[in-house]
Amino acid sequence: MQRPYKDIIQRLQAVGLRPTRQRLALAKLLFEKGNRHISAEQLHAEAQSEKMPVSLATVYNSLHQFTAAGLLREVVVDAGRSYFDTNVEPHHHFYFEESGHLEDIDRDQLRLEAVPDAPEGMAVSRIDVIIRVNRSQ
Amino acid sequence: MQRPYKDIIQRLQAVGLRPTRQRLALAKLLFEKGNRHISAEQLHAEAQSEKMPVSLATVYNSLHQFTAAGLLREVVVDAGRSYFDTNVEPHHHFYFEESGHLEDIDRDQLRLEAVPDAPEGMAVSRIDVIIRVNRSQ
DNA sequence: GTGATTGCAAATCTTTTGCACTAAA
DNA sequence: TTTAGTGCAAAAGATTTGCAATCAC
Repeated sequence: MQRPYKDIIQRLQAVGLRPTRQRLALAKLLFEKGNRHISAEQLHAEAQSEKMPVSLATVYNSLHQFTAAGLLREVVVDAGRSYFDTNVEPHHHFYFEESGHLEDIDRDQLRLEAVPDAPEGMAVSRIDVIIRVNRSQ
Repeated sequence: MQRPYKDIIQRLQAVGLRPTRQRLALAKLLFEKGNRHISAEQLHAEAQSEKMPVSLATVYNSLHQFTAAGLLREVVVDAGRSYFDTNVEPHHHFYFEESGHLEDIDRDQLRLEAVPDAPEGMAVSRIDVIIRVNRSQ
């Protein structure tokens, strides 16, 4: 943690993004705390409280740039709110309906059997499995 | 089609919804054209052009009431836009990323193997599988 | 220097809400 | 009648955009 931003700087440069102060701050929050599922709003709030002020617009820009670069994956579970997942390996999710919380399901804890062919002329870009759970009935 | 609204009226009454003019119009558009995946905005536009004017607020209200009553299922694939599916049987979806189009995958065309247990104290409410496809690379 | 990046505020888009009016039972 | 339902216009969220100021290289 005392280590400087060397790793992060290289990581950003590797995908062609200039390591600006804002991107470094956000990348630090995102990637140095294990796997996270975070919304733009949450990340923005976290940056403020960690004394690394970044504007909300820049948070959105960075999240999308990181996603395009393959450093993040966007997970959509809820109309009108995106989560960004720092785990970009193929895997699935539990979604806690009441709290909005997400939890990873390892790819080999849940396998798909007999996946149908993609429609004519189409290529599969990703398969998302979301298991929605709630507190009993 | 010439048949009056008898079936739809009964269907609405069966789930405790008064068969108002607006709900009848929307239910007719939704349920008499086979399986559909439609957004509120689309349904609203369709109602206007079919000379069955319904306000957008009422379209949203009705879609949510129909969903709560089990006549529709909400599908979230895209941040900031909900689709409503008239097929309420368990099944999955192809999602065409460029066009935003959805296509059903029959439940037995794609089975899940070794679904993990729900977390402690949680019950599974639904499992969604979305296969995202796009036009080659 | 020069082009990429940022921040702000305004704009956009989807969805929800408050409330007076209307219609179903 | 009586209560549920509707429409409008305004409000609320989330996200995007335009553009001048700033920063990385």
